[in-house]
Amino acid sequence: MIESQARKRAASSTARLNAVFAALADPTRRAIIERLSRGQARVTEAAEPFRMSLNAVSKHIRTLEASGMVERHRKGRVHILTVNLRSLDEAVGWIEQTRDFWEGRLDAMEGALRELKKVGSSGPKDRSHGAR
Amino acid sequence: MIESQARKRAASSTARLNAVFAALADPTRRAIIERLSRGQARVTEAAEPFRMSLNAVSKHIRTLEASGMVERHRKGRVHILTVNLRSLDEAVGWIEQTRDFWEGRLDAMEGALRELKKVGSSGPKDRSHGAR
DNA sequence: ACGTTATTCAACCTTCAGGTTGAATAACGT
DNA sequence: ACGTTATTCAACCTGAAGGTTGAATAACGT
Repeated sequence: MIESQARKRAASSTARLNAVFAALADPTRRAIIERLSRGQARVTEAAEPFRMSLNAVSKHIRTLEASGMVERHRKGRVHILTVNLRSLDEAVGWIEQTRDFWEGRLDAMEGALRELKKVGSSGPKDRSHGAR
Repeated sequence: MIESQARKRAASSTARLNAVFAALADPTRRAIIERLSRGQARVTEAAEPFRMSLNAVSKHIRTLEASGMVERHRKGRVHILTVNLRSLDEAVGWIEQTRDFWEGRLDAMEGALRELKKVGSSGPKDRSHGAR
């Protein structure tokens, strides 16, 4: 193997964005992220909602792990999964950067944020956020 | 067979998210979006920065169009492309929804937004936005 | 009318993503 | 020591993604 050749699969910003967005493009993986964002789980638990095989979910988790969005801690034979939502910053950053951020939408967002803060952590899941 | 399975290819929220995130997962397509976010362009112009064939770019544009992020207006033989950044709302919405949105980051974001508003449309392109 | 320009269509190739099944590994409870 | 549980590894299949080339379509300038 060519040793110095920077073939490192390591994280150029581009590669990270590719991985994060690709990971998010699959609904199963998004569901896993949602699940984990409500609290850690082990592989079997994360797989439970789905009709597909455990193996398939295991692969999805691997993908998520590679993207940096999910972290794994072995505890005996059990693998504990946690979500690293910080890894989404870069993705959101890219979007915001290319957005029409300079066309009066700042006010709208700020308003929305203030609303959200009032609601607090009660039952957000439902707000429409301006989608469509 | 479960008939109510809503096989319509039409825009369920899930399908739209799939399409948008998948579209963003490709660096060429992101570059096209960046380009268009700075102003409309026609296909040839959008393709110009890349080493790949025009056909390949044409396909990418089709993908972006299918995701709703790019719109096309024929003007004679020229196709004018514009970006619809509004279509990103849903994607950002999903991310924010699953994020550690309830862990004190609202204040940070709100603060950042206020900063950005002060700067206005002067020379943004460079801000770091918290990515990494 | 003609050649040129802008763009897509069509066929094809190769690589990768997502799924399956079956076996392997490794830690657990008893 | 044993069978059970948690998870991955390996091989395989299918289809789609991303690229190519070559031809088709359609509007343009002259």
